[in-house]
Formats: sequence, C-alpha cells, structure tokens
Amino acid sequence: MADTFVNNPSFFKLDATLKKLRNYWQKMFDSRQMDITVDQWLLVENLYKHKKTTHNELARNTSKDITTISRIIELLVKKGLVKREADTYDRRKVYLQLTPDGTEKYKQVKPLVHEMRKTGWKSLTEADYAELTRILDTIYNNIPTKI
Amino acid sequence: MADTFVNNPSFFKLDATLKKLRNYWQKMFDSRQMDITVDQWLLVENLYKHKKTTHNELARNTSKDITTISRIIELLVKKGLVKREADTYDRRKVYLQLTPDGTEKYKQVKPLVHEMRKTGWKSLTEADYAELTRILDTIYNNIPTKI
DNA sequence: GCAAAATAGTTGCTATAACAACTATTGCTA
DNA sequence: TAGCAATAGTTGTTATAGCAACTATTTTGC
Repeated sequence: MADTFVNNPSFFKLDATLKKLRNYWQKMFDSRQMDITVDQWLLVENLYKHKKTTHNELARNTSKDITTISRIIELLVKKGLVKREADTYDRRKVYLQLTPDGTEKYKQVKPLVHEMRKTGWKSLTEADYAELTRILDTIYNNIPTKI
Repeated sequence: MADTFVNNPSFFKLDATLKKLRNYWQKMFDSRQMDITVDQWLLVENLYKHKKTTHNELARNTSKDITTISRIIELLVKKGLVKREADTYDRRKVYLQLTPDGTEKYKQVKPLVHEMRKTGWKSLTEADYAELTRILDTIYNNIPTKI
C-alpha cells in the first residue's frame, strides 16, 4: 500500500464533515425553535420506529454507549417526550416509548431533517451513496472490536 | 432524487464509523501506555508539523472550536508536552510549540498511528480513498456555513 | 438449591464540543 | 485622538462520550 493514504488524514476528514453536519443540524433546530439536540433527535427517531425498546437495544441501534443513552433518556423524560415502563417479568428491564408529545415532536422535526438530508446530498448520486456506504462499512469492519 | 438515500442514515453511519475508529485508537494508546487522548494526539501532530502556531491557527487546522483548543492545550501544557510563548509585538497572541518532551511523544506515538491507519484501510484501494475524499468534500461544501 | 456469573441500568469522573459572555489588546474611523 | 470595532484568548454552562464502579435483579453451573 502506498503511503499516499496511510499518511492521509481520513480520520480528520470524517471528523470535520460530521462536525459541520452536526452544527448545521443543531443551528437549524435552534432557528426553528425545535427545542431538541441532534442526539436527542436520533433517539426520538429510533423510538418512533421501534415503538417500545430498552436502553440496551437503543444503545445498539444508535451506536451509543449505554451510559450516554441513560443520560439522554433522562433529559427526554424531563421534557415529557419519553416515558419509562418497567417490565413485569424481568424487573431489571425498563421499556422506553414516546409519549404523545414525543410522537408530536417527531412529526414536527421530521420534515426539517428530510430537507437537511437533501441539502447534504445535493449534487451526489445514489451510486455515490452506495460507494460511501461500502467504504465506511469496510473501514468499520477492518477495525478490531477487541484489541 | 429518490428517497433511497434521503431517508438513509448517512449521519448515523459517519458517526458510528468515527466512534469506532476513535475508540480503537484510544484503546491502542491506552494499551501501549501512551498516556494521551486521540484529540490531544491530533494537536501534537499538528504542532509537530507547524512548529510554531497560535490557538486560532490550530483551531482552523484541526476543525476544532477555539475554546476546545484552549482546554486541550491547557492539558498538554500540564503534561509538559507544549509550551506557550507570548508574542512580543501583539500581546494578545500566544504562540504554541512542542517542548522536547512533546517532540519525543510525537516520535513515540507516530508509528502506532501509522499502523492503525493501515489497519483501517486494509483491503481498500487508493481509488477508494479518492472516492471517500470526493464524497465527504462534496457533503462538506453542500452544507451552508451560515444559515 | 445456592453461590457465582451474567445482565440491566445508574452514578462518578474526565474529556471533547459549542455557545455566550468575559478580559485584554490592537486597529479603524469620524 | 477618542471611541468603537475587531481580534486573541479564557471561563461558565450544558450536552455527548466512555470507562469504572456501583446496585439490583436474573441466569447458570456445580
């Protein structure tokens, strides 16, 4: 393998792109008074799709640490967007689901997210999307999970 | 544009890939007792390349907020890897540069970083790297800086 | 059946991210 | 040249990220 890309800062480029995306999303949320953060949105979106799930599943689905999930959910519960419900049979488990306000929030934010995704992908094709997916998946799978 | 990728979670995939990379790097740093974080490393690497620079330049070069730079530099100064030096003519400016220990740290960590970059790119080609760069740059430039 | 291991989740701590507000200094302009 | 704007950097606050240690349950293995 040539040094060309071993020395090249792909980590930096990923980080810079993601940060710009995240800031753009957050500023759009703020300017429309959505009263939500980007990561809170990602959890709401996931809860909308899965209806009823646990901290653990949510962590797996969102690639977030379970402690991070625990804290974001705490904020969403305080905002009245999510409710917790203990499992009857396994008392360690807590099911999470959107409240009616949470569902309302999802429907309110969704179109804006759709627009922002279009903005980000402007001038790119479906083939580009497939390429990006392939490359990122390859990198993901190249990285050892245990070292 | 078809909905295929407007609905597709590219944000999520970028985030997941970057997080896995970051965790892998950090665990490798920890297992080799490098006593440094990933972002501290990015600043050390940058200071090695630019020899003498300011908070502001470092922020631009690393895509980090200047407040974040200020705090990471504080940690690096405490570790003895970086020293601050006031500009003689413009007393607002502070120049940053690696100490001998900082240069030593760079040389110690660099080969490991090189190895990890090879690991991440295993089974990918230079054409893949060019594609990733092109797509990420396009997304980056698609995002409005001011909203 | 009981002790140990595994699972589910929370809390403490440190680091990074970003906005707002702040000090200090320098440059600009009426 | 006085006052205001711009620049360089720091500090306060809130949020996300992840490790370690913790409680509380449930499952496993002898």
